Amino acid sequence: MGRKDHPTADTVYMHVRQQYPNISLGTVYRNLTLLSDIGEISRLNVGDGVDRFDADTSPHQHIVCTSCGCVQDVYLPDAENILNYAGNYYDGIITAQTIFFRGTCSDCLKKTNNH
Amino acid sequence: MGRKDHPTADTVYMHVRQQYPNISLGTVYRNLTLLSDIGEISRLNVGDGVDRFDADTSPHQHIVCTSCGCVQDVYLPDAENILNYAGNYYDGIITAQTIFFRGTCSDCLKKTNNH
DNA sequence: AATAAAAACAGTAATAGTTATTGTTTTTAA
DNA sequence: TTAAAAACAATAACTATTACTGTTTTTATT
Repeated sequence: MGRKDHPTADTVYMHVRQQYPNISLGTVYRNLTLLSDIGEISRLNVGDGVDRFDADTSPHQHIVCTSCGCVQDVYLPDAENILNYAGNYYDGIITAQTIFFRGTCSDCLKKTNNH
Repeated sequence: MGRKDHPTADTVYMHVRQQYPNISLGTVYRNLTLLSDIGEISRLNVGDGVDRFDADTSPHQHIVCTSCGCVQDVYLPDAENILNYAGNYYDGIITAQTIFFRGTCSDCLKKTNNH
């Protein structure tokens, strides 16, 4: 719950296993799925075919660094305006949105601009 | 290329097979991947674990109907403004965005509001 | 037209991520 | 103390996709 790096099920498994060496990946999946089903965490997908998990269930967005692959948070104020705006350009009803970005994280920027 | 329904590889396979019964799914995947690599089509993912393909490579968004599962286009004007706006709330560099919506398509709205 | 190299192919195997099943162990409640 | 329920590890199964292999088709050159 303390992590901010949006770990995959396998990452969670690797870490939990350091403390509970006999835990199985199935148990990790079952509990992550349970937690997201009851809304304690959220499950997210940034298009790379792997599900990630986030203890922060407040509405926010994500960015994938194309250099190091890390997934970070972006807190876009008034993001719900986008949803309302999109409603003007669609003849059905829009109820939810998923927004994620790609780019370069500040750590990778520092590394490439080596000075 | 004429389709507007964002078919999956399997859907393309089923349809192509009506005319070329011996084609294999691997061939469909290879060519869809090739076409998207050279930019003739685009590959998209609306979070349901299946890749979809779109002959329309112009920048636009998609909406998934939670009732019938169809995937439709949303042409959001000035969508690049969102990317620029997000840059104000992130300390790295943002270069690309993916936006998709969920809701109910107009066909499903008509069916439920049966009058 | 003949032919050799290259490309595309069908069929199938392999891979990755995730979910489902099974028999066992742990927890809960009475 | 004990019976039911829940959680578990281990493993099988499943889905979407990619990779491999031997064969067929296409292309380019004579």
